[in-house]
Amino acid sequence: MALPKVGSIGEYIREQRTQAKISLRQLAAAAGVSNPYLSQIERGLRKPSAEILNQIAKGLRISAQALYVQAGLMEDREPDSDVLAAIRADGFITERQRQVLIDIYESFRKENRAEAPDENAQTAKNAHSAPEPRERDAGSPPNDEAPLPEEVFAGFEPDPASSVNGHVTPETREG
Amino acid sequence: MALPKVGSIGEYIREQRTQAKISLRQLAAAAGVSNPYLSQIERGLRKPSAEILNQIAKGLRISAQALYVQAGLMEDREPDSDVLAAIRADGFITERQRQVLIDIYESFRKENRAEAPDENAQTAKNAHSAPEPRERDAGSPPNDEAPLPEEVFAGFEPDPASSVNGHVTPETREG
DNA sequence: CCAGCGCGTTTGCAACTGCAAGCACCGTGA
DNA sequence: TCACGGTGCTTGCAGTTGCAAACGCGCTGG
Repeated sequence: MALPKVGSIGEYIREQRTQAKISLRQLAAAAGVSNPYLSQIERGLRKPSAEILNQIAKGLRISAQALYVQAGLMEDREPDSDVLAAIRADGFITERQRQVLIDIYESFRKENRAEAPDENAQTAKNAHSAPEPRERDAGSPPNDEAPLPEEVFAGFEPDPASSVNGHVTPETREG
Repeated sequence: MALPKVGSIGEYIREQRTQAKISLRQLAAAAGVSNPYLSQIERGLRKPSAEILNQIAKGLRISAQALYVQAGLMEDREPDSDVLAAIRADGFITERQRQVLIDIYESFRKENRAEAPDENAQTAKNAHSAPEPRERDAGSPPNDEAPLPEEVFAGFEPDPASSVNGHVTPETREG
């Protein structure tokens, strides 16, 4: 239980790297980490910190969120349907364009599956360790097993986007 | 400005905690970390790993993403089109495929704008970050069939660290 | 007065991250 | 043949995380 998903994240990184056709040293340089450390990360011998993960994500040109989810550091909705859902929900494109995008995306996915049949890392997203429904973002408090008093949530906005969005200094909140 | 974000994240956590009106020990217990460590984190003396951050986020009932962004471990989720965000965040496609999708999507958008420029002010979340005006033509999107414009692949080079985005770690380790 | 309980903080240490240096291997070319 | 550059991997070590134990402080109350 100490570090079971480490291998998963390592495989995932290696897979992304090989897909990008860059060497370990190249990615290490791009990410700003040392090559031996990246090697150890990819083989699951080390558990990279978030900072390193972030750098690797940058080096791989993928979102840090993807890596965090892979590393089990973030319970995110399925990144699979993310693109498809976004495409379907988009209101700026026509039906035909929508279908084209969906086709392209799915063919990309299929293509990758064909080239790298070791796509088990793809399903590693089911590594949810928390059985709770991820309905936390809704306005209503979860209230299921909260060790916090309910009145806590009275003036407590579970909407971090408002404060996070502009990199607001925490002190400015207290008028 | 070596590691000021640590203090920032600490203050942020403390603020969230005091707003929730829970004690340091309570949050520590809820988050599953030790109280002294949480104390040090809040005062900026320690830089918590992503795992700890995730735990703290759970204890605070805020999204881990908020903490990651605060900690500078994650670029703020771009509020531009959901489709672009989803494509950028997708970890199951290669960088080239990602660029292709983005190009196609943007060319669709451009195409639609040319035909119906009034559609611009339709939604609130418009693309705020278009750092690179994708001048590459790609104007002929894949029509009805065979939606895989391979000519789009031609000019793409997996060149990491060329123009990822600003906001990299301030410290350069080329000592 | 001291006992007990809560708060946040300090201290010392095991365990770990992350790196510099170096290793073993493979392909190229003089 | 050896030198050169490329790949990834192994090895010590400094610096750090994260925790258990203990501390100082304020409060309640016998």
